[in-house]
Amino acid sequence: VNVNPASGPPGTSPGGPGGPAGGSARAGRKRSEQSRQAILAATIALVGEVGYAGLTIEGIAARSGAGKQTIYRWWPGKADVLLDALAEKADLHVPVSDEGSFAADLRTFLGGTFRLGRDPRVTDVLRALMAHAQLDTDFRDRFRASFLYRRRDALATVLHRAQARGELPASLSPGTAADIVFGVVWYRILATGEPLDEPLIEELIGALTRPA
Amino acid sequence: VNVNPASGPPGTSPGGPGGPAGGSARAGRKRSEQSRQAILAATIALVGEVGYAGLTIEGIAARSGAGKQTIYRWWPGKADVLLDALAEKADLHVPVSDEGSFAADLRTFLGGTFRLGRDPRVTDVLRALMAHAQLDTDFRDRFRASFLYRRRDALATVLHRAQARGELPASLSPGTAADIVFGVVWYRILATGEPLDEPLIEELIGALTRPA
Amino acid sequence: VNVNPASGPPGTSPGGPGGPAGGSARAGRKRSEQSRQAILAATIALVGEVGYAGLTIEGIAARSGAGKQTIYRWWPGKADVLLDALAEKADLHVPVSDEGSFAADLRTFLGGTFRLGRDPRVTDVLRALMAHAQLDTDFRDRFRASFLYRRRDALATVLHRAQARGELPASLSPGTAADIVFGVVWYRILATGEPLDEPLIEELIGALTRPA
Amino acid sequence: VNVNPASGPPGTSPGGPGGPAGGSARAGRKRSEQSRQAILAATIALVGEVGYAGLTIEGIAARSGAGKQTIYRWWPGKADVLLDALAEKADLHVPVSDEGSFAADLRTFLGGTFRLGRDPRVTDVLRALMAHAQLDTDFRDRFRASFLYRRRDALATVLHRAQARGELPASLSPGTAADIVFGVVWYRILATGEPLDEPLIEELIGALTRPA
DNA sequence: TACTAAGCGAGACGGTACGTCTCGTCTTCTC
DNA sequence: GAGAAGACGAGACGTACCGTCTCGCTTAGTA
Repeated sequence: VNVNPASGPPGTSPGGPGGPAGGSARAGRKRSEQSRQAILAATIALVGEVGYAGLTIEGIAARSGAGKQTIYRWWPGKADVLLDALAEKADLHVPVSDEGSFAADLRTFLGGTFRLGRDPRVTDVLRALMAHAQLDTDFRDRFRASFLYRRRDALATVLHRAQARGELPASLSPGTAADIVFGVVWYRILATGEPLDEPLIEELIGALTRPA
Repeated sequence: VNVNPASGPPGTSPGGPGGPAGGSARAGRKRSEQSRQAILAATIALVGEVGYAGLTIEGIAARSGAGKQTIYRWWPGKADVLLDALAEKADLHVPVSDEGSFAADLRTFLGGTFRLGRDPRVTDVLRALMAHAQLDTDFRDRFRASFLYRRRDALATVLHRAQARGELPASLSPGTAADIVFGVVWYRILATGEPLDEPLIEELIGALTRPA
Repeated sequence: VNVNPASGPPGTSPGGPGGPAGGSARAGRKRSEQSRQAILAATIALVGEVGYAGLTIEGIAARSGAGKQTIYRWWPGKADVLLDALAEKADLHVPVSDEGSFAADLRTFLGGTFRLGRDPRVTDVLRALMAHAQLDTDFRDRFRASFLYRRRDALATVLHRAQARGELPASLSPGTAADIVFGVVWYRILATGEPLDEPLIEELIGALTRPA
Repeated sequence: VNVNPASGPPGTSPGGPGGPAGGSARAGRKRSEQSRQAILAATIALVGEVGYAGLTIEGIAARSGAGKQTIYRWWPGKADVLLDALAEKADLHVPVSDEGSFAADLRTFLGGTFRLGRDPRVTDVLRALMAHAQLDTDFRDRFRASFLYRRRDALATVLHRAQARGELPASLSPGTAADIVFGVVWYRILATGEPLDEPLIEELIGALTRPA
């Protein structure tokens, strides 16, 4: 999401602590971390109150006490603000540990994933971001890179380990297995609204595991 | 989509051909089929030129030569116009025939589905409609009823037949099997942009069929 | 000021009551005279409260209950609204009657002119409009045509009559005489703020009249 | 214009060239004459390119290479910068010499005045400054003191000499005579755009001189 | 043959948010 | 401490659409 190199929290700025050495002198006032936090907090609060469709840059500016220009300076639009705000707030990281078997690994991964997927505050935002990604090509790439593919990479670790162990059905590539996992999750969130519950975990494990 | 009872083509209006008998006198000018066609055609043309995000009711009215009121009289918003236009133009029907085995039935179903899913003009519209369904609760219900569940019902026929024959893995319910099929399709369309190709068909058949 | 042909009050619309005969069909909702009046009234009220510099289209819209678009549809900017509002409110017409002698005619004309020029609500607006005319070439032409030259034409009647009677100094052309009259008036309004009082009238008459 | 005591060129700063001696310690970097010149030059250049309405402090800062703060530190607004820039560039001084008769004095004064008034680069700026003086009370006073009344004082010298010689019509006070002269000049510049030519000089002399 | 009730193209209306612009202030770092 | 750089809160700009509301007309029944 960090469209601008200085979008992240302090300490992540490029160039390192070596100072303003080099041709690109760094003059002028620094970005206000206080404003950034206020904007992200206001965004989370507002999206919970009025929903994504009712979320506006003007509203975020008013609520956060920031000027509109400050928002436009650092984010291209409300979807990017929301993506940053979501990353700031919810810990979207799902740790991948080696539990000894593919079934166990997958159960752990899906458990963590479903837990997030059951929180309406999270899924409401994710549905809105996925929707916006369909309407805005540029955002689509940012959303993929900063969220979709990050989750997919986590699962890929598990799947490749399973493949190495021979626990994946021979006819099933890791890529397609990932498509099935995320496909079902997103399809339930976006299309049917069916819950992400325990039985589904076992059904997915059954479908993706090589029969003994 | 036909929110308004008179939304369909002539001949589908309620009351039947028996005439205006009864208490509800039907006077006044009839709906212009010509306008309806012009609006749907303009919508298809415009969405191809400017995309869904750039599609506006004002633009449709201007292009079609209709008044804005005429559009608002028969559709709640641009998504519904587009849904009607898509149904009018593309034949979204995927026939379900009994090919003798689940694998063959599924292969046929997926073949028809993927064929549509490879047409960018169709998928662009579907992505937009799915996106809009995330932002508009009322439209979500209409989209489900008139498109999503209709396709799902078709697959359900195949799946229940497979279950009756014992061709579905014991641990896999027909509902979840449908989630996997549509999940993968929509996930590739919405999230990764990966193509819906022949290998995927075989992988899905492999994952959903009881091992011999 | 009436940039748009339909800008004036009802009854002045072109084409006459003969109906929509001819190529230029007049379809659509008619301009709301009520909105027009509300906008002009709000403009007068606001300019009295916050001054011309503080006058904004947004403020006029908010005060009048009109949409901004409605204002922009009929006027190019706040100066034109104000010019219309001034014409609507203050009777800027100075009648020119034949009093028998140039001195008497001029005394009457200046009496009427000075009376308006002593009203701060009028001069404040005129100063602002003259100022805006210096910054906006298009407005300058409209201001000249709808105000400056209209007043000048009135005085020209008096001056030409005087010239015909031989009451104007031989070396003084009517045009320059008008420049002197309006020049002094505007100079006092714009530059020095000196009052437009009775002694000035007599001094001007003395300077513009052929000595006996 | 020199609102700030240090606004003038070097050497005019208070405290004198004696240095920072005395109780009021004057520490720190001195004002950069280079910046001042760059700002005034950029202002003249910009106003010629984009006009006064398009002139902005930001634009001046960008063009001159100065920071915005530096401009705001020394001038209250763009009008004051422009007033300084005009004084720096154009020699606005009209010398007043005793030619022996009021007619000759006036002819000399008007000749010099009209010469400046025929230069569009000068009149464009003067029109803008006069316009701004109508919108900004504080600037109005500065404009009067540093330009309008300075020119008026010069003419007053001529007029009082004429009055002492008895060359002014008895009914005409020197003040009103000045109003007529400057009124016509400004009126032509601001309102009609008519040129300031030789015939006008003679007409004014005729109107302001006591008939023989 | 009227009368009456929609539907129609046109377009003005009150709203609202957009993204941009400039203001005048403030912080940061360099000279 | 002046100066260049540039982020900041503020708020108006003019535009784009929204969905609603007249308008004057056409088009069908109903009488």
